[in-house]
Amino acid sequence: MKKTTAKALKFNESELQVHGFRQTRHNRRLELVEDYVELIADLIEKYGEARQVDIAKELGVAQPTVSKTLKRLVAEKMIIQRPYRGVFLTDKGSKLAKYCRQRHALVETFLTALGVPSEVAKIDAEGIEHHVSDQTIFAFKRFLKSRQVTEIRKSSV
Amino acid sequence: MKKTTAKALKFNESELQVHGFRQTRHNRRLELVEDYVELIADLIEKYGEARQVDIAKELGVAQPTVSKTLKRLVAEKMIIQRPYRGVFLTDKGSKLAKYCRQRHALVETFLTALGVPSEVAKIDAEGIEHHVSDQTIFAFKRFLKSRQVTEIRKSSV
DNA sequence: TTATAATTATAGCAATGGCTATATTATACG
DNA sequence: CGTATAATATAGCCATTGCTATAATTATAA
Repeated sequence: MKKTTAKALKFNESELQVHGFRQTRHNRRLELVEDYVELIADLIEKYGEARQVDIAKELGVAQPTVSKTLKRLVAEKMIIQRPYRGVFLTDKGSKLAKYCRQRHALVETFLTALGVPSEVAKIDAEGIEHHVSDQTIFAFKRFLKSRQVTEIRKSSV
Repeated sequence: MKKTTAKALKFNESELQVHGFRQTRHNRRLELVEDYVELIADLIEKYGEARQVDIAKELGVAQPTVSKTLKRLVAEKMIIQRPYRGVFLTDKGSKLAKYCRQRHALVETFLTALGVPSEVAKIDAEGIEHHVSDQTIFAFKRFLKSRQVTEIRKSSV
């Protein structure tokens, strides 16, 4: 590459790419928060509360790691900690959890419908969910709907 | 949750979940390496070489950040640095890049075929690509193939 | 050939997300 | 009503991925 190469890069073209990487980095920073609120919602639903030890076990990390991350979630007003009574979601946290769980379920359902074995779909959905835009979600839903129609047609023949 | 709750958690059920989170954390650690080798391959293809400044511009990060990451890639034997001449992929790096680019392209193609607007598909694919297993890739391919058949049938009517 | 410009490296800072080991505190049970 | 146990917090470590500012080195062009 000659001296002029840096300037020669067509930024009209590559700006989208930069944007893609930035968006992805941004998503990556949200992943952990999303995983936590989602899991906390699950635990509260199942057991009535979410304790650090259980969060740690589910995530496969050590309890002090959870302790530290929960502080961040408190700072971000996602949760409230009641000493020795577990953590609870704020309105903000609840909303995020609801959104994440729906999106997660949809991605998993979509992958399964596409023929991915359910256990693999579970794992992949865990990673993918944080990176699908609303528009992709919309496309997934449309696909599922069209499949449903196909299924109905088939069964009514 | 009562005293016994931690033990009450059914580990047969949650082990899969733990595995999912672990797998995802593992994937997250590979993301950066994959992004780099993929981008380096692209730059070499386009310009004959990949320099730090260009990598930095494309990724939207500062050059010292790239400098530091490249050291890691050298340690992992993914690239070779030729002083003031840019970086080049080793065999290992080339293989990874090839795999990533194929997977990336497939994800993007898949999303587009599903009706996701191309610019959104580009961005989403950037995030999703690192989290799709071979089995999901396989399902994506199958979908594309079936669509092709449909297209052909339609056009031949 | 030497000065300038481009390229890369380094220093030093901050935030994040892990870990182990070890306090501390609340709850529950005897 | 104390005390053992469970739950949480803290201390202190490390690696990673960012950043800015600045130094050092190489290439290129005058």
